[in-house]
Amino acid sequence: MSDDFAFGFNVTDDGGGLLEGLTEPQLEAVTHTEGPALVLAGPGSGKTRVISRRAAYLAANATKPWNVLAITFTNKAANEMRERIDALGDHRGMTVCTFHSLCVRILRRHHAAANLSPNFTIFDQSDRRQIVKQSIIAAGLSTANFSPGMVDQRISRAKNAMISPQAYADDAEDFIDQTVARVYDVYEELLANMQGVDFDDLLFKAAVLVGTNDAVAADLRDQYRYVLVDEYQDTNVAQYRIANLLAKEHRNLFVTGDPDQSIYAWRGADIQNILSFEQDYPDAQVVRLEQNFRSTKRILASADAVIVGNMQRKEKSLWTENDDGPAVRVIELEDAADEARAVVGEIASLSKQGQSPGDVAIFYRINAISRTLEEELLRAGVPYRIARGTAFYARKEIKDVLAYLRVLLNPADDVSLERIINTPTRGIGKTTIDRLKAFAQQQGCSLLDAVKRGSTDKDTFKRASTKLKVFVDILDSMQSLVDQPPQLALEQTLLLSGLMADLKQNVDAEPERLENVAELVSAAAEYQSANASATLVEWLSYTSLLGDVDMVEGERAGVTLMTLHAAKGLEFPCVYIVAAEEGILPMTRGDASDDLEEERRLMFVGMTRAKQRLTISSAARRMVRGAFQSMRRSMFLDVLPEEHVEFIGASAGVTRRRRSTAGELPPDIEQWQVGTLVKHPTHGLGVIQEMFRGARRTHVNILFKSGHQQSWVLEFANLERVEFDEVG
DNA sequence: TTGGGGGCAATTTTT
DNA sequence: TTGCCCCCAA
Repeated sequence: MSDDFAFGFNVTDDGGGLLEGLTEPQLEAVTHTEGPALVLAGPGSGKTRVISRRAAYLAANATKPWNVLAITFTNKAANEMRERIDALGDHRGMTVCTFHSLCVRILRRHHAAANLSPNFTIFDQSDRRQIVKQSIIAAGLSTANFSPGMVDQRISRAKNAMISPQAYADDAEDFIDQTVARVYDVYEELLANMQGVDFDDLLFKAAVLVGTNDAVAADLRDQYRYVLVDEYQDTNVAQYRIANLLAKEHRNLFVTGDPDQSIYAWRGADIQNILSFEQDYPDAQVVRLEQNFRSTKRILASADAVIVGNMQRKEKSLWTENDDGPAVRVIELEDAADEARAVVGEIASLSKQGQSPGDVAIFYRINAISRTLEEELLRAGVPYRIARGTAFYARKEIKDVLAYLRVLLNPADDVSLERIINTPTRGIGKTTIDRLKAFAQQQGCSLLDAVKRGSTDKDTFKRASTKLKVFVDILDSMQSLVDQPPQLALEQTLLLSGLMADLKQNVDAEPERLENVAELVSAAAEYQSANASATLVEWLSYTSLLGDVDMVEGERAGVTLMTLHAAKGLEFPCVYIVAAEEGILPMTRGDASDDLEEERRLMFVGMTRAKQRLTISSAARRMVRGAFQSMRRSMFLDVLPEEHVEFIGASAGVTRRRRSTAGELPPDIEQWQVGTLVKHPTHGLGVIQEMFRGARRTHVNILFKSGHQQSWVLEFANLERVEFDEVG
């Protein structure tokens, strides 16, 4: 394709095939060059294609590749985008990366300005949890009263929102938040002492740096003249800040996303970022990609019927030229075991008829649901795989070797040191470590310094000091590795640390550990061959930001089981969504964390993964936390369009009756307004708080007498108007 | 120091 | 019901 350039055509007209086969709106997006743009891309609307072609188009017609920055959320998305862009021509120098890796680059390049050492450590989730735990204890609290998980989550949320410990303390209203503020403060101090950052810090610190340091900002703006952000609906405060700061001078901010697929609010993503893009940039070009190339008409209509129930959205009219396809099916079963039998039985019989299990996916809201399904799949002999990240880089044997390298590069990294000090076992026990820690704390030095001191202090440490000496000698012997290329450094570390010997000794019991380590070595080799001048620090950063081993693409051997969250971005010919029950999907806990609109989006994401066949199931009884509980089918099932859906099982008749009146405006629509009293069959009396008449739907937000508040589409809400005097 | 057992909590998890 | 964490015993 890139050969076309050689003919000397006016590239704007031809673009080397860049503009071929695009629909009108796609073309509009691809050829956008200067100024802000918002691409609202419905599911299956060819977004990735648009983004990669637009990046290539930019490089060909507006600027140089190295002035283009494309930011994604996942490594997978970044890799995919890079591949697609590379397929469109030579675009060396273009930056295609995740938010986090962008921030690592920024922070390493400007480490002094960011007040970080050049070899700062990036702590992962589990390191971080350890440090939070330490912080709780250091703040004089008990981890029994303040669970590391809860505290961790709050600190993470604060960082995502760019709230400093000081600001957190100032805003803390209740006792819990005041306490979390103290821990947060200690936690930050620990990180700083260790020259470490967590994932959230990468974003937070980079955002602060670019926002406050004009020289750094100028440098970055000069390089990244065109900024593209994918999945903009998932940006949190820090990411939003970074994207907008980078684009501040040239204003070439091109964002793509879909508010209806925003499912990470609980991680700090703010759907308002995309909803208010046009307020941020009144001159923004807005393109809607509404044609779906993935699903059947009936699947699309069903998914649309669910999502129109939301108020927080940009209205889109999804359409497709695809066939009607078979009816979407809703199956109601007695219990979870029945559900598993029904779903798996069907998959088994379909696979006898030639349907490949690899074409089938089962989605659920929570991982716990997968167990029953797995058992049944096993029993039926249907091959399957669970897409749950037992992250490669989170494995013990992997973390162990990497921890050695981290300590070599950053001697202040106490967390990694503690991990390796007795790995493999060399007789340094908890007592000794505790003493070392106390000593370090008292002296205000690093743990490694304490270890070094201890190794020469026979009086205080007695026998332990000999063992510490052995460990210190090992580290010393490894010191020169920091300047070696990653693969060599890694191999030497495995040998010198004794890890290799240890793994080999246990090879019979745990052969996969050795294999994993071997895989790590080849990963390092691969990295090296792709980046000739790669340093150890760079490789370590890179590995820190990798989650799961990227799933091997291509042939899907068996049925895929995954959560609805994990399903985003994927597609399957045949999709089952199970456990569509109130409390599970939508997930409710009855507290402030409940977010019905997000649950609805999650359902929407799940449904729109299906290309041909979509089946949704619910059970009347389900074992929840060891006890049977009776379940009510999901409210999302009640709004599905009858003409496209086949209801199978218990309440099929009920559904039909209910549905017959829904979907139409109440005849006295003029009488409905803010303040109108209403009655709902399950929630009882309420009053309309907000009302919004859209082009096709009327949205209302209702506060019920019970205190429950919820948004509905009036046409589907099954609400009744109540006269004031009837209430009495 | 390592392990086993009791106690307790229990969504989703791009990096 | 399961799985993780912590404490205690050998």
